[in-house]
Amino acid sequence: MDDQELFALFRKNGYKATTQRLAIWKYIISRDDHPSTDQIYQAMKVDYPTISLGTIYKTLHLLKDLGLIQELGFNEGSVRYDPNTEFHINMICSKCGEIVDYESENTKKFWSTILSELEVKVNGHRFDVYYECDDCK
Amino acid sequence: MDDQELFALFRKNGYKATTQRLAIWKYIISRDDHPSTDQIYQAMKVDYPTISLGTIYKTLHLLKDLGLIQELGFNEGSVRYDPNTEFHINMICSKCGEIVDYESENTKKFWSTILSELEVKVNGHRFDVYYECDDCK
DNA sequence: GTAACTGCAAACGCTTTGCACTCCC
DNA sequence: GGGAGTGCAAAGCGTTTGCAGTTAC
Repeated sequence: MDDQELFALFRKNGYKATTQRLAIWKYIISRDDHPSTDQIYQAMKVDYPTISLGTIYKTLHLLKDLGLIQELGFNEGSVRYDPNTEFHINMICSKCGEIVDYESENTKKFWSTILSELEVKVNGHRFDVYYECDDCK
Repeated sequence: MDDQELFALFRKNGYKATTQRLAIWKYIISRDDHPSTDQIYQAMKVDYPTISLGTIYKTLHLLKDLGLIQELGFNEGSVRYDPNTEFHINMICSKCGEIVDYESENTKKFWSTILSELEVKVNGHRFDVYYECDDCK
């Protein structure tokens, strides 16, 4: 999705297209791990030194309401944001917490099997697998 | 696991076997949904009116360290506790938040396929599927 | 022009911590 | 008897809220 499409989506839903919102969105999709609220805040301060945490939170809720990102709450109270809303596995290192996405033929096949097996309308999912990444071994 | 086995496990790891710890454990495994911290606290107050939230939290961390329960952090900041550490799907109602476990031949088959496909040592997992339960439809 | 948004600061709620008293072993 | 555990209250910290000034449209 490019900037114009995002702006159009905002307006269509009655939200204004501000530079802060665009910047936060671009930052999240630019990363292949899943940044935390604070990481986003720190990154935004580089270009927007006066941005506030309140704005970060409000924008993240907005992006979530629009279905553009998924919020992943973890045990230690941390929250991370994932722009990939397709079926995938979050491979999470139990030591350093790094997250990478994993997809394969088998995971896709499995997901469609489960979807037909469950006799309900599924409207979201989350699949985490914990392991030790190469750096932490 | 019965009371004696639990006590033995506590002692083996250098923890004392107290009535509060036993009661919290029994409460969690007695339920087939996944209780929140506050639900556990409220339930414990019935038999132990002076029990404190601090004790609940410390005991939950202990049970988690022993691998007896899994902590499930959610978006809205809520945390729930799941005594089922085998592979299963948490079927979560997106409206009322009720959670029921789901298992089938296909899910088991899939999990072993994935385990052999991923060339890493897996030490934990979590699989949530969101839907609308019958009561909320 | 005006309604929505931002930034700031205060309020909030859940979790953790510190400490004296108590209980397991 | 001694050290770990409990209960209580205070502190901590991430998130939310309220509001005056600002910006998109």
